[in-house]
Amino acid sequence: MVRAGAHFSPKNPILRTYSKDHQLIDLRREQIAMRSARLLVKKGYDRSTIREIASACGMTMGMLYHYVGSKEDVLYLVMNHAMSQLAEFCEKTFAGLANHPPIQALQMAIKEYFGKIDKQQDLVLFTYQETKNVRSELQRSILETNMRVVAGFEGLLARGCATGDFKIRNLTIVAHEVVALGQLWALNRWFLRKHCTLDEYTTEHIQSILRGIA
Amino acid sequence: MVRAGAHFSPKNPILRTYSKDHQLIDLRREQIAMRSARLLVKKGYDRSTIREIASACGMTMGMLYHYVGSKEDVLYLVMNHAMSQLAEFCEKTFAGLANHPPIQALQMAIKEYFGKIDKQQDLVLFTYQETKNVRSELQRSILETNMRVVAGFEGLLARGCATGDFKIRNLTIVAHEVVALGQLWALNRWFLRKHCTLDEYTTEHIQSILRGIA
Amino acid sequence: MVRAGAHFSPKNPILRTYSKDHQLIDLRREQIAMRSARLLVKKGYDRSTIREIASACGMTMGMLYHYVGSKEDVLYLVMNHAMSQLAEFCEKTFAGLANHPPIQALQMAIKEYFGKIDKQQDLVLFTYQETKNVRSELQRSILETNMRVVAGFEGLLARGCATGDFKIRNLTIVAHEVVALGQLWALNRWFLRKHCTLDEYTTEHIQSILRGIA
Amino acid sequence: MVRAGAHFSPKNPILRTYSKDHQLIDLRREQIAMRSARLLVKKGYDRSTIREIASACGMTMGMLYHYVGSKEDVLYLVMNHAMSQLAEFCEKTFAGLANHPPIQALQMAIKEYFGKIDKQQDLVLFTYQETKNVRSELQRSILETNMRVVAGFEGLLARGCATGDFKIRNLTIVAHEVVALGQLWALNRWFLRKHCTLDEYTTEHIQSILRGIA
DNA sequence: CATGAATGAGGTTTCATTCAT
DNA sequence: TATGAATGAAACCTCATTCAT
Repeated sequence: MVRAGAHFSPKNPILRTYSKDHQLIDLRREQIAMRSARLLVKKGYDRSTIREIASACGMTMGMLYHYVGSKEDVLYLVMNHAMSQLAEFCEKTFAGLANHPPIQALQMAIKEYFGKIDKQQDLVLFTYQETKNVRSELQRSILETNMRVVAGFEGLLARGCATGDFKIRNLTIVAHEVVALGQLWALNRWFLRKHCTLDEYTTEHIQSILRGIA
Repeated sequence: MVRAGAHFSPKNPILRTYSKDHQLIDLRREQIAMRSARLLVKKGYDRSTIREIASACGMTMGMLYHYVGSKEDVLYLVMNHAMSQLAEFCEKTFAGLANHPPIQALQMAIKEYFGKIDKQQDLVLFTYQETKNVRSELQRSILETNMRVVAGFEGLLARGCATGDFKIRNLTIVAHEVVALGQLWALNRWFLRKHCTLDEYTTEHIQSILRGIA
Repeated sequence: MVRAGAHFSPKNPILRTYSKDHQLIDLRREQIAMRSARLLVKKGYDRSTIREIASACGMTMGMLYHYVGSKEDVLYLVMNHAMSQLAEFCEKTFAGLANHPPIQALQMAIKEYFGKIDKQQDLVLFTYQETKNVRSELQRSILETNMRVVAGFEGLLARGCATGDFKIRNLTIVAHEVVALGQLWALNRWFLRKHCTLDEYTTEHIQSILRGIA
Repeated sequence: MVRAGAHFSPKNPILRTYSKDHQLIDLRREQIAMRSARLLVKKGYDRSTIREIASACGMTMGMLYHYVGSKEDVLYLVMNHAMSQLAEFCEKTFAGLANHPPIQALQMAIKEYFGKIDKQQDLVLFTYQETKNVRSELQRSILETNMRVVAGFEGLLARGCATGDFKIRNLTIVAHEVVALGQLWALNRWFLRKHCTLDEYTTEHIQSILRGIA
């Protein structure tokens, strides 16, 4: 299966490569993730060809296969990149809220998170729909990245519990629900858009969540 | 556009057929919807071949194409059949709750709906992931079927408003949220299953919703 | 190859049938020839399906196969019917010219023949293009019908030779050339139409032929 | 309409390709035109499969589809190649007759042209019968190539008119008739062969034409 | 005599991946 | 390192013909 000269770079030991320059590998893979996203989101994974993907990446087909083991790997790179960006955004944002009182911090966190989701609507929906197309190994990796967002909200909630502002039986479930509500905005936008704005949706759900835990 | 000698049956004028027996058409299409569901859910739409689908339906390829215009149409039949079943289930169940007081009726309705979703997990998730693969004409048809469920909850909520039990600004949004929460159980089951049971999930969200509207 | 119950009607012993009523057979076959011509000419033989052909004939598929052995046979019926009509037309017309002096008779014959060809343009072109699609047995039958037209002109020319009006080395070649010139009008109409009318074309070639034989 | 990653080479912007090497494209397309001709002529276009065509070209199916967009395009390549060869032959030959007196030049031109047609009988007949199978865009391209031959004869006739050797009302019609007579030899060879040789046919028609214009 | 549902071989076309250059 | 021509398995779909009713 694996041909002569194939490696696995240390940073991402899931994906095959023929290159030995680790920096170059990471650079190229980020290029791939960023440049092919628009195409894949627009045309769908199955309807996009390697030719189109390579072209969208500004590469040749051969070059693509130097840094990636299969078409599936490209899909993974795109989805994981989107997820990572979201996770990093949340981690950075939430860290900046450390000095606000818990209730206010949670409100701002949700607002920021929902706002980010709104901007990435397409990618979020795309990830939901296409995750099934990568092998479970890669699926797990994506889910783990998603859990970093959940963990971020858990932290905020934990602090509120410590201060007595919140009263929560199961931190993880509540944190997950916040995340899920954000995803719902992206998943059902075709419906929600017709009935409310992002701000209304956000306000509504912040209240609902606070009612449940405050 | 329409191939030689093809018809459109009155009951489902979206799908091409070569048969002239309307009863048979409906029978065969239901067979297709029911018998190919398991295969499609398990293997995924793109990875299932027409040959496999036909075989799963107990038909030959030629026969399949007498009652359906394309592989895409099979996908539509499966998704729409699942949706229709769900809608019918809800309509019947909700009708049986007419004599209960609104709050109790809503509680029971949610419980029944979530329970049904739980049994159809795979199909619900499948529909979410594959709807993009049918032409927008068919997508719309599926969404309309889904809206029947939303309409069902709207009815329950409206009755509660009339009796003064509920106080709701926008019926549709609340109804849609109930439906969406049910779908979330199917969509994120891999996560939720690890942290709570269906009963806990149901109870939790019934309370959360009632807090918001009672 | 031939299934139980297959016959060959006496009038056209080339085509298989399941019917025993010879009159009905001939009637149906003429129906087929006449009613499917327009479809075949318009869509082409290969791109027309048996379903369409049957429908154009006002028959069901099964009925069609009662009076014809294959799709190829339908093609034969159409082409042969067209050819026969042309031949009969010529034979009748030429017979009516028996009392005119040879030169005048030939002129009128050519004029009538070219006029008939012009009206049947599509069928003549069609026959040229599709004859190759029937087995040689049927091809021969069609050519023989065509030769009846040639024979008709031969007769006119022979009379002229007998009276001394014409001087011809090889009757058949000249007769065939007249026929061929008529076919050319149908075959190259896309070009000729742009440069001359049927009358001009006819006059021109009548003169040219007379110059050669008078 | 145009598939993923497909190009149109500058030389023949009607046919799709996936290759980027223009020289190679032209080379392969000529290979296709030349090597598949025999097969197509023998078996007919509809009865030849892509597999057979590719094999006759010494290519794999995939390779064929790198240089051609469809089976139809192969047909076009074959017919257009034959036509082009004929046109080039005529142009070259006619240019070599510039110093002969018009009458003699025309005689030699006709003789050469008929001779060439005779050698390409099968391809000429094939082109007549199958042109209908390519889209009108390609049909036009073929007809234009054919008109180059007509133009060649027009030139010869025009020179004769200038010197006073010929007296012609409509150059194009006469030129076209010469061409058509050549094609007739190919189209009706099954009949003509039985009654005269190519030389006889040629002599006969040269006289007939000269009678009309000298 | 008439019907049309059923068959299934075989058609064209696509595209992920390799590897010689 | 980079290229893109070449591969060929496998996909979807059509439709002439049969035969039970």
